[in-house]
Formats: sequence, C-alpha cells, structure tokens
Amino acid sequence: MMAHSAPSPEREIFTAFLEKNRLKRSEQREAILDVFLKSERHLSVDDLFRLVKRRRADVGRTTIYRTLKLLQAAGLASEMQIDGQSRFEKEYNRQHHDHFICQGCGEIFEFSNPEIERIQEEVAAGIGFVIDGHRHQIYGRCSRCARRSTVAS
Amino acid sequence: MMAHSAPSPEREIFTAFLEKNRLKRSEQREAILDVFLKSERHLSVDDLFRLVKRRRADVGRTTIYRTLKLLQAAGLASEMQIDGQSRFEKEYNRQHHDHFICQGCGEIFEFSNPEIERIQEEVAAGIGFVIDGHRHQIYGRCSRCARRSTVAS
DNA sequence: GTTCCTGCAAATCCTTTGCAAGTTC
DNA sequence: GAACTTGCAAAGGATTTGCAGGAAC
Repeated sequence: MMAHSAPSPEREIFTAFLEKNRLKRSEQREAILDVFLKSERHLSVDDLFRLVKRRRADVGRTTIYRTLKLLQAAGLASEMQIDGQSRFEKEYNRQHHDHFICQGCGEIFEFSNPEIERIQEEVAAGIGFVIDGHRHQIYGRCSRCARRSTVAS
Repeated sequence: MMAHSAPSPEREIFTAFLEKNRLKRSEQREAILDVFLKSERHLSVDDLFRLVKRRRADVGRTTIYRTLKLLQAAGLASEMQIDGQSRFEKEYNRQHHDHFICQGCGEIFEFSNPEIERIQEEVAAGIGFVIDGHRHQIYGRCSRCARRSTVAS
C-alpha cells in the first residue's frame, strides 16, 4: 500500500527519476524523502534514521543509506563531510555554497562568495587545472559561542 | 637499542615534545619520523605503513597510527581528509595552504591565496563568526590529465 | 625497577553487501 | 508473476583499545 504526499517539484523529480531507472516507489522511500525535505538541517545518516523511525518504527538503517544514494543520484541531496561524518542537505534548486561550522554548538552556516570563486578559477587557470568542484569549510565559533567563550574565560 | 639520525629542527622538536610529556624515544618512532620527513607527499596511513615497513618489517600499523597522533600534537604533521581517507603532510615551518586534487592521477597541488583568506575573514566578520581554521579543497583535473581527457574523448 | 611502548587481536564505528521474504507494477 | 525493495545479519574498511611482553629511562 502506498501513502500519498502533497505534490512538490522535488517529489515529481524523484518519481521521474524512479521511472526513468525502472525503480519502484515504496512507502519507505516516500517517508524518507518527506522527512528529508521537511528538514532544514544538515543531517547525518543517523539523524535521518531517527527522524524517519518516528514515523515508521520498522524502517532499517540500510534503507536510509540506499535511499540517500538515490536522492543524490536524482540531484535532490548533496553530501558533505564534517569530522569524517557524512551529512546531507537539500540540493534541488539550490546554488552552490560553502559552510561555516561552529565548533561550539555545531551549527552550520552557509555562505557563498563569487569573488572567492573567481579567484579560485584564476589560481587554477594559472596551473592549467580544470575545476570540477570544491569544498570549502571554515571552522570557528559563531557569534553567540564566541561571545560566550569570551565572557566565560 | 637506539638508532641515531642526523639532527634536524624537526627531530629536535620531536625529542623536546617527548621529554616534555615524559614519553620515551623508540626505534619505531624514530623510523616513522624519518620516513615521514623524507617524504614530500601527502601520505595515507597505509602509505606510511608500507614505507616504514621496508625499513623495519616488524612495525605494526597501530604504531603508525599512534605515532602520527604524536607528530600532530608536536606540530610536525597535519591531517587532511581526501575521499574520507586521512592523509598527512609535514607541518613544521610551513605556512597555511589549501589543495587542488586531481581526480585523474590523484596528484595533489598546494596553493595559498591571501585574497581568498581576506575575503573569508570579511564574510565571517559579517556574521560575527570567529575563524579558527579552514579546509579548502578544489577538485578537478591537472593540466596533464585535462589534456589527456580532451584528446581521448 | 618503574613507566612507557609495541604488536597482536579484539572491539568500534560507519557503510556496504548477500539473502530470503515481502512489495510494486 | 517478474522484478525490485526491505531488513537483518554478516562482511568490510578504517581506526582505536585492551593487554601481555619488551624496551627505555
């Protein structure tokens, strides 16, 4: 039995992706996509697993892993690594961005800066390097945590 | 029995580090440091393990892991992640830099750009974020591999 | 002699894979 | 019904830890 969710461009893309690859819909996949789309965070596999489990206690971790691969292949999710751990964020209709990562509270802030991208290209061109992509993570303390640690110390 | 190596600032730093922390010298540690210092590459644990093994067939992987932690703590090595794998490079007397990573041949090129660093700081300041450090990896193809794939296709 | 090191094996952690049973089309 | 999906358990790969024996101080 299939559950139904309100339509959205992401769901249509996922459905199209499944069809194109002769894959099937399933309640688990719908639930995972739903939960994933609802979240505004950078989710670890375990975060997602726990969130989906609240809705379907019988879902397996394996299915989370497998579905995340599908979401990436469909262009709906993108993976990043923080402290050696995979995290996933929504990718659809989003432009490229990089991350500030607060080491105090774990919060992740996104940023993008065309100047930096441009300089990257220049530097790459200087050595004949052709850029496919990049990861730029900046570690430190967010304003709140910075304030706190100044006061505390 | 202790082997001896030509003195170098790095070896002195390591010796001082061991003394300060009431740790002991050992042939393994000396050998690992030696091999590490001689390499100009970004070594995986396994790379280092194999290189050291050529000199001391009896060394254990565990000792490589443990010694790398010491080298990091002493400021002689720094760790980076590529494809989820740890790699280590020399840190002593080196200034901060980031990496181009060729997905064709695996080669790693270093770069540093003060403009990028400056803009980073500006963007961070804009949200009150205090920077501790950052990782900036650019993926793509080096000039040789770019040429090859253009010709081949 | 005490304290620290080492290598092995076992344990962890995260992720993938084999497989039998259940779903979707 | 054929083909795909699921969850479990087992297997993998990278790294860490417990421990008994060995080396450094």
